[in-house]
Amino acid sequence: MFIENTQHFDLKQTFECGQCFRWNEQQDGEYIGVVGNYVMGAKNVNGGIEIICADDFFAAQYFDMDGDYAKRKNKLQCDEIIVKAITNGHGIRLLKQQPWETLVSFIISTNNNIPRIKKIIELLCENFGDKLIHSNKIYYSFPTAETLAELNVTDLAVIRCGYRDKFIIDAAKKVASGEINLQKISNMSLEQGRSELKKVTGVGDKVAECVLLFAYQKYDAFPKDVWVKRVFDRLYSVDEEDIDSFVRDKFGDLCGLAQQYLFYYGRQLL
DNA sequence: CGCCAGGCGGGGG
DNA sequence: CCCCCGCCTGGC
Repeated sequence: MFIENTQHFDLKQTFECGQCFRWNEQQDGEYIGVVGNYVMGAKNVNGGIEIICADDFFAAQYFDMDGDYAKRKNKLQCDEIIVKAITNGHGIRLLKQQPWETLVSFIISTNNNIPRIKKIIELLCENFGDKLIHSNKIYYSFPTAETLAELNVTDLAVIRCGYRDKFIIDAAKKVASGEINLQKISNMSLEQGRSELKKVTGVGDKVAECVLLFAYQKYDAFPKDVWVKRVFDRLYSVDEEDIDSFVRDKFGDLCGLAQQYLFYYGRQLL
């Protein structure tokens, strides 16, 4: 699949804006990632972007190629700060990620740093995922809830995730048993989805919002991590407890997308 | 060595 | 109800 217009698509910005953990830049500049049971490639060629995937329809969906970013950006341009943030991260696209993988990934992300988050997720996949072969190399899919539900915290010692091990097992058991139905969250309101996800021990507001935004395209979800809090403190002079109502008023039902531009901007600026 | 990193749960006030 | 503390681990 070839994307000619890169006005709203930049690989580095999309993969490194904090929403995903399994895309890695290779020596030659190509990004390789595992999505579902596909090993996908993405690279800049001839002024456009080439996506390599065995299923182009799947890839187009994952990258939200039908999403109208010109329109979305227009709706957000209401002050000079967000305008700068959008200019800075003009090529960010919110990926349509898989709920189970997103849930576990952001459980792992708590009180943790990005290199270590990525390392733990790869160990989880290598130890408990399925082998996938792609151009003579071995990759691993993200393990299913059913697979992880059979494990105990001792089995998870190999991934070195610290105290998060019990949270991962808890999530797996609740999803595999049907106590939590990830499918149903698609049709739930933001509030319902949030409380459903928070049934998992180790899932609080931050993790729940990330899953709702990155896996369910609920663009009114608004994760508040330390960088977002920093942006609202230093650039908007808004106190932490006032952020939710402030962004609701300002950015409406696209506040989650605004969050992504501001997060990426803040990480570089502050 | 101490501190922190894209939070969270539990306990005490 | 709110605040605050400890937490696995690895990197600096």
